[in-house]
Amino acid sequence: MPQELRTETRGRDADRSQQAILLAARDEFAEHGLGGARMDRIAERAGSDKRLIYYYFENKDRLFAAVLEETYRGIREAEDQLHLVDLPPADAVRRLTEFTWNYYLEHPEFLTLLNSANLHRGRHLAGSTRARELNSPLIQTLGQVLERGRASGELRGGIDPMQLYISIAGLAYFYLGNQHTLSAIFGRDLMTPKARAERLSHVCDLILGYVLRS
Amino acid sequence: MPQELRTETRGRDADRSQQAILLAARDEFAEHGLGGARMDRIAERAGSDKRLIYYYFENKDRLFAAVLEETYRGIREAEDQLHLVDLPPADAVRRLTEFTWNYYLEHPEFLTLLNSANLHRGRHLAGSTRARELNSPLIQTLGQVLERGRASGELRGGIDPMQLYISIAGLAYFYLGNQHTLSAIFGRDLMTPKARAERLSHVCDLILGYVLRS
DNA sequence: CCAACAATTCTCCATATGGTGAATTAAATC
DNA sequence: GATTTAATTCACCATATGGAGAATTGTTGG
Repeated sequence: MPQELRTETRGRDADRSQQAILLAARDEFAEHGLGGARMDRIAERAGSDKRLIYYYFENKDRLFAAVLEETYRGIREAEDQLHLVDLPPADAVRRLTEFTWNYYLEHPEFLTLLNSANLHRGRHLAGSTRARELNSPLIQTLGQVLERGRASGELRGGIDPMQLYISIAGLAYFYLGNQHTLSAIFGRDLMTPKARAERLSHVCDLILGYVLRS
Repeated sequence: MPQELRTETRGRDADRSQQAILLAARDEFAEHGLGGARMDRIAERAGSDKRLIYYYFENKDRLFAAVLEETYRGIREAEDQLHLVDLPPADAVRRLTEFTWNYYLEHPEFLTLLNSANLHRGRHLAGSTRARELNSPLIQTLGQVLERGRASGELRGGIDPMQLYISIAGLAYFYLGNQHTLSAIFGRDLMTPKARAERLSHVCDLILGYVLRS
């Protein structure tokens, strides 16, 4: 059998096993948090033996770290597809805002994994991942966009790209990540299509109103 | 011994025991999440026997629900002290923003408990607490403030108080709750006094820029 | 075809975990 | 001072849990 088709083989495949474990672990950690996740359940979800997890990932904490790394890689990859530099400044900011909202919406596991990582004080980031490797080039790009907008007069000056990025993220994150609590507090479902559209609209108003020169 | 001084008694006191357990549980849940919290550790922290926890709170989930209730009560109480109606509309919005920031800063357990509550899909809110009891009167007040501002021309019209409230909360929450991850991503400590002041300043700019007529 | 090695499975374990029955002790009531 | 009741402690358990030793099986290079 040609090597190129080895992927189709249902036999032994270290990469495939690792990937299956990683995916299963991601779901389990996202659903129950680090403390609530069960190694047995991850093995079951991955359809592989529990011992294999320890063979490839050593222990629960390192597995969680690997999941985090993979998760960050995922959003970085998606961010790289944005091509903000090709857009007029205001459009770029709107695009980033809508992208962030939609990414969180489509990847709810991202939100809870981030929560878990922070509950444990970022302990799992230090070990496997070099700090700066996480540093997304998006901030650089956003900085260029803002500068270009300032120069052309389209955007106001003096905007810190990091603050703006955190704000865009936070406005989506809080609503989506705390939907259950917020729905209970406000006595209505905040995840209906209408409610979601209203929220995104509000966030865009807030952010674009801020960056646009007044 | 007069009844009024019974609080000083080091003997048996059901209320004091319950309170001690509740506080210990709050810290434990905030530190480790629901899944990572240990009943034995809560008992130890509370300085009481583990059996007493089950005597008063039945099981882990109900204890967590009780902690959540207490937590919400805490922030509601603080919000009630704001007296936003007594202030000029723009001042009221700024005050709410600064209050929210400072409350999260001084009550980091609030953030992680909220995370845990949502990780478990708000399951713990339904049981013990009537949904609407959580509904803070703050939204009503904020609505009045916004309407007053609109009428006087000081603020723009058409602002949804719920959206605004969620935005104010989210802008503080994301930064403070994800400080470890964010500090790692951006390669610098976001919790220095300077960094914190800059963030609060940015949040106020964003929010006040939005509500003020342009 | 075979040795060598990596991938996988099987079995097992020390300990931690949420939870409980029953005894005990301090207050309140009579 | 006896009795009752509520608060607290003690001893205990079935099971779940993260983890590891050792055997086994498939694959691959010689």
